[in-house]
Amino acid sequence: MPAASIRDVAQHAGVSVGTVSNVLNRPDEVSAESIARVSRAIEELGYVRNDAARKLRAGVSTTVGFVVLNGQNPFFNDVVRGAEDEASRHNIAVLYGNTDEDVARERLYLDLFEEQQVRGVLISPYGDIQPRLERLRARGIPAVLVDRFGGSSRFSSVSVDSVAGGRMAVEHLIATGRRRIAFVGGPFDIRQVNDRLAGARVAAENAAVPVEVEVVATGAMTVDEGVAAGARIVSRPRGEWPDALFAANDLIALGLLQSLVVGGRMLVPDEIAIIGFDDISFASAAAVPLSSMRQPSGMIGRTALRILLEETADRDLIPRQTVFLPELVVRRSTDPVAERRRS
Amino acid sequence: MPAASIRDVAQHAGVSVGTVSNVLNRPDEVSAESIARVSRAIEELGYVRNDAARKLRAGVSTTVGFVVLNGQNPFFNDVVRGAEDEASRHNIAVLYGNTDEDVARERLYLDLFEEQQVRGVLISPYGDIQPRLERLRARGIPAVLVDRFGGSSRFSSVSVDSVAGGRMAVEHLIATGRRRIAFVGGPFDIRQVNDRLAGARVAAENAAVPVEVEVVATGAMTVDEGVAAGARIVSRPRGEWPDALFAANDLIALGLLQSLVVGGRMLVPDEIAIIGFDDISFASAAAVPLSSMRQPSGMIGRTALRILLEETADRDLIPRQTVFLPELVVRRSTDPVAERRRS
DNA sequence: AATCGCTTCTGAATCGATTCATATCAGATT
DNA sequence: AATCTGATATGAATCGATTCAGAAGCGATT
Repeated sequence: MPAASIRDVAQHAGVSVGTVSNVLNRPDEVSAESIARVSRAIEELGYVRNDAARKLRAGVSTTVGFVVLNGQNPFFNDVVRGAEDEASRHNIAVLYGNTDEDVARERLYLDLFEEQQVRGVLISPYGDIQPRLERLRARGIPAVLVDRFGGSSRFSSVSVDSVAGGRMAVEHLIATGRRRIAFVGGPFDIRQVNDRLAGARVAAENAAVPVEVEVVATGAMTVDEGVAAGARIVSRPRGEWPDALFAANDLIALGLLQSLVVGGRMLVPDEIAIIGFDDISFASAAAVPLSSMRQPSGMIGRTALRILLEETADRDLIPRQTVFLPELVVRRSTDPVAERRRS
Repeated sequence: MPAASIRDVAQHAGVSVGTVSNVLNRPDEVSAESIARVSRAIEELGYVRNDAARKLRAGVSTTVGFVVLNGQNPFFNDVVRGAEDEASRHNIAVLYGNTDEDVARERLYLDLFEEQQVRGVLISPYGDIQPRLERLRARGIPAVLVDRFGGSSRFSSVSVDSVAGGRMAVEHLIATGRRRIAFVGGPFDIRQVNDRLAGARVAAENAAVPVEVEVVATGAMTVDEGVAAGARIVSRPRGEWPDALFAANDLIALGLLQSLVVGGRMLVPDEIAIIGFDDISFASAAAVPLSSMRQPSGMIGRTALRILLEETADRDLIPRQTVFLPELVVRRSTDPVAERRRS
């Protein structure tokens, strides 16, 4: 028994296929009588719209694609969650693709999405995909860049002001009495890393007191690299320790925290303060809850999806660059008396 | 300029549409000459197959749906990653839906997937969806249960033996000299929680030495609940502390760890050992790296997807229940001399 | 020369929902 | 009574890829 089609429904309800379609898509142009009969027929036959046929004829899609840079990072998961949330509100499903910073996979997913004729694409780009996105646009598939400032490109974007975040983080460290600050992060060809460090330097220069900022470079933004960097720091003679660490993201910060439990003594926050970036959920879950610069990750995803939908509705909207400001979240890793409850 | 269709390609290459289709789908029945010409035409026109038309006529889909119970838990993320990985190898995209333990959302996604006529559905079920899945199957859409033993149901499943895991965890605690063990977890209507506790009790009863197992119940499997449970434990008079905690999952374990930093002293592992379950990546990233029962999360996803594809290929395969055995991962939280490098 | 077998190609029919030009009809207006 | 109006309903044409019955081409066999 093949699934019921619109024709079966029409026959069962004693109306034409056109009327069934109208009940489904523009019920206000149809009599209450027809609506009732058709609805009952749909119920009785267990009819479900065939989306392929609908998409083919009407050209509208009920899926969007989301190409994510790094599915490991909880930050991106939260962004996806936000987008998915908003999408489900519009009865739209999210096709999810993880590139793991691999150009080939990035291309694969864009191909797949193009075949699917998705409604639009959200992407945290890795390689140079400008031309690819242009082509999608030419086919009527808009794209919105996520976690990447669109700048002069002709695409909308949703991102966070990393320079401001870096500044705020270090201002907080200074305000809580720290003077010898190490920025831990890398590599520096990642835009965000550079920006966060730049912000940190601005804060140090503008401070009313002398503040040192040194850089401890890491090879990646991972927990492992954080552990290694932390080990290097505590192996110095005690007098040369910084009194605060600003990590380029929370993963690094968690790694640092691990290295700062020495001989059963937790050095954080009394000897050394730590602040991270992103405010992933595990920041508050750490043994010493981590202060962090919160990125509104869910909001980023939700906003990106909303912009995408607007652009599909109105084909030639002017691209918009949405930039959020991160928010300082103070926990015990920088403030011994921070409330003990989770925030 | 609308996107090129197969007709345009045929015309451009000077062959019929049937031939173009054959080049795309069964190139061995077509002359090398034709393949070359058609390929060139495709290249020149930038032709991309319209998946909606293909799906409509041929009835084959290139997407599978994955309905996830709890997108917050990194365990599920890893499972999705595994499935996605395997899918991309077959040029299949994954439609991702997160239910957050909400029956309405679960239904929403199943509806959406049915409209999409996905190739199949992976689902970590929440509500009672047996009938829903039966109906999908009647329409030719198979389903595979993830992280849930299928048992007598007529669906394949991929899960992990939680009883064995609980047993192995507690055997390890006993072997490392612990005798007063608290199981921390809940609620007990979650199958996994029950099983893990049952396994723990088996280990205690079979031990050569007397071992106590007490239960510290939590309201959910979250970090917060872990923190609260930990606080309750350390507020007891010192003599009544357990010497080991077995947490029902790593989130709870991380919460416990947080409560066991008292006055700058880290009680783990010297006073109290902790072992969790799942081995999420943040287990090894914790301030004191957590021992845990590793679930082969990526493998679970990959296997589930593979079974799903097999079932779509051969409509009436007998359902298979695949059960993995978890693996003990020893880190510092139960073993002070565990290697300091991450594992 | 006729027939057969094989490979390769052709193009009309098809999938199911949407769309739109056209038809129907009750009631209002002249 | 004739005409018009607005609200509804109809059903054939359409979207683009696939499929399949049949045609065409060609060398081998009788």
